[in-house]
Amino acid sequence: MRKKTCYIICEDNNDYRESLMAFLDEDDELVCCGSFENAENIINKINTSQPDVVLMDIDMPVKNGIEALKEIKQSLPEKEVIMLTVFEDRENVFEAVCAGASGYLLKNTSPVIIAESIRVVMNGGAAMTPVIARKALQFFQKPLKNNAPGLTAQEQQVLKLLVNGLSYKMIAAKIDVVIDTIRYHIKKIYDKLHVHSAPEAVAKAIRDKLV
Amino acid sequence: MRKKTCYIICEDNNDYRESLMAFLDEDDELVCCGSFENAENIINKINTSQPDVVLMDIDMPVKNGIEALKEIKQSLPEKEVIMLTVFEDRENVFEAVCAGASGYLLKNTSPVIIAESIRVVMNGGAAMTPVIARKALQFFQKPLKNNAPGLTAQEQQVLKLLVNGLSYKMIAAKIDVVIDTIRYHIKKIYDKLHVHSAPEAVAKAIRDKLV
DNA sequence: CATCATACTACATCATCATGTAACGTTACG
DNA sequence: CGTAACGTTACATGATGATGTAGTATGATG
Repeated sequence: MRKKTCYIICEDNNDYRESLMAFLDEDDELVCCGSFENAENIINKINTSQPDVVLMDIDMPVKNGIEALKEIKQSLPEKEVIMLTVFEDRENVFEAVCAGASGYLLKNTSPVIIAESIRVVMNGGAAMTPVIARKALQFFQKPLKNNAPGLTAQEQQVLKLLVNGLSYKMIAAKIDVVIDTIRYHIKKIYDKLHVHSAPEAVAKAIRDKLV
Repeated sequence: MRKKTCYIICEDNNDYRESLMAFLDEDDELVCCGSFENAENIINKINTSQPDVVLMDIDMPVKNGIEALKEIKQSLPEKEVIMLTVFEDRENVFEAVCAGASGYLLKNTSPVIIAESIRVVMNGGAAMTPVIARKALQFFQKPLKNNAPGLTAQEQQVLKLLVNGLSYKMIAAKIDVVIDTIRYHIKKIYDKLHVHSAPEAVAKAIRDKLV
């Protein structure tokens, strides 16, 4: 017989937790090895219950579910975590995905789908509803040509080289002009980016994907 | 009666294209308004056929499907594009998702799922298999605590402030030490990051997620 | 044609940075 | 208890950066 998949659930709503567990217990591939109403000392909880998958609520007393997720991925990165929450805002989805959640489901998701999602995650997939998936993907659909500050071609080139760590002198040599020309461009760049130093400019360029 | 969803398909394999169309035509919510064996002049094709959704192969003669996707998102960002391909490598998935694909399916996907995926996309969702979704998500799961260079707590603090654009003087004021102390820390940081200037350090810190 | 934006060069000046050397205190460790 | 790692301050010096002013040239725009 196939080895069962063990899961734990962290969820402060007793009714929801109990009813979900009751349903999942009907599935003969799944077995609950822990049920908690908060995520305190989540690492200890996992070490004692040894689950394959963690179902994690977000809004819980004492310890936020995303914080718990981060702790898990810090200490036990191989554990799969599926967020199970009422939130579907970009912030929470983004946080959870960045922190390494393998799934993100809403609580109104059918228990059938939740069971299926656990299987999906165990098979190396990610489990989320299409709408959540869309939100997740939107985060790294680069607004790529974010040339809002209206940098000219030369300025972009100079900024790029600056970001790559080149000094004025090196940039000048690279694009074959005098160093004063680089000063000129850099000043213009600073004005447009509203900064006053190279580190600021570099940080802004990278973060705003200007290069 | 509900308005039908119009789609076009760009796919160089005639057999696959024809058989998929034949199946999708059975679905009374879907109607094919264009069928092409390459993605040349994709904008023109779309303007004349006016689809809601584009099914796009990647490996096609003349014009790569991802290039076509980029053109579509550039000119007609509201059109939904679902990639339909044999490739499931990180590169292609990443490229497609970044370029704004609303879905990414493998050609061995059941036609039933493909039809369902079109509906999903029309309802504001993203359509992909769990395994593809996982690959997509992995791209922006930050390896967050990348403190490989072994920076001390103070050094991390100083680096963070430097990245935020503060001058030595400002950093010194912020953590209430003399400017020479900042010089000392910065030097250490440069040594550990193997850089020799603030812009380099900032770029490295952000890219390697040291802060 | 006049004007504007862009690009390049030059010169000047003060501020800031990069680097080295050196000394002192604290905490942790074998 | 000596040593090592870390944090702190100090001093010095040459290099680089930040900012301003100013002149020239070119292509585009109206």
